[in-house]
Amino acid sequence: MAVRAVRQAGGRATVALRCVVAALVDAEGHRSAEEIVGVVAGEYPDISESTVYRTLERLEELDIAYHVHLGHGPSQWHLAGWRSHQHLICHKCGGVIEVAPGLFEPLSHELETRYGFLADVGHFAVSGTCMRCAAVGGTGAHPAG
Amino acid sequence: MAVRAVRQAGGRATVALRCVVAALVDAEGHRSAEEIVGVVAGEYPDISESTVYRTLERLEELDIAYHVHLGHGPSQWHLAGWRSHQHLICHKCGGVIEVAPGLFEPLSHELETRYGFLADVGHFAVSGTCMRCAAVGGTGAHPAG
DNA sequence: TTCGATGCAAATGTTTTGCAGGACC
DNA sequence: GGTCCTGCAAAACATTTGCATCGAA
Repeated sequence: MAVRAVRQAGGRATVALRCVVAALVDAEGHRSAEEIVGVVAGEYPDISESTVYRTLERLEELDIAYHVHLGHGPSQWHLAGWRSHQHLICHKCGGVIEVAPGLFEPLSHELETRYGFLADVGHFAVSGTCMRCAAVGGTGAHPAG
Repeated sequence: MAVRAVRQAGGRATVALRCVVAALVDAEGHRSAEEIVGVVAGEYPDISESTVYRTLERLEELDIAYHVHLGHGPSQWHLAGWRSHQHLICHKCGGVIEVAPGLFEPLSHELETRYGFLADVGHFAVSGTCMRCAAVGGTGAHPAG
């Protein structure tokens, strides 16, 4: 359990920490820090915004939680187990498509082979135009240059 | 020239617009909005921050300039012609590696075939650990899940 | 008992907006 | 001359920080 890992690392299993972890477990996917603040505040109104941010930071250092950038909005947080997928985000409708991680493996492998770069391909979403929006309003894709 | 395209679209070729375009041309790559504000202010101190932001937005609508997200900082702007490369950003040292766009083509093709998604792979950088940082401090790569 | 964690409030940094006036075509 | 663009200032938004206090181990 996450709480145990925190204690093993010399951290303290406070109410706030349990609350944030619970909010992430409950999310079954990703949630923005703002949403987590809201969920936590629903149960414990005394837990402040800054504590939630500091707790998330703490969890990330311990590899218990991560954040990803899905678009121009706030970053999204999730537990480590939920990392095994990538996101496509449509810049027209804002829709998010989750894709299997296997699709990105050839790219990761190429980047490692050619540049020695260990890619964390899920950290940023791939921007573009989804099928529906492409059908409606032209390609919407940016020209190559 | 960019100014002509603006006029053709019914826009006006103001001093501010010329200045912002010049700053982008001069950049020979990408520059943050903040930097552009600084460059423009160096020549025309009267041109305000908000005008620069509004001008960049205008240029993006006309497909003259684009912005990309290289990391957690502010977005980076460049002229359309500079789009033909992708970025790898090291989350340890913050270094940026530019890679040829060809590497991403198989992925783009797969996304289009399988999901009908027209990817704009350059809009977000690929996060990860560069060779040097990996050699120094372990992998640094996030576990798959 | 100690040092990490917290609450509050204020600051941060980037970007957006309202509105009245000015400039471009 | 119409309306698109601009300057100023203030707001919006997500996140961070300082500092005194509290509490888990």
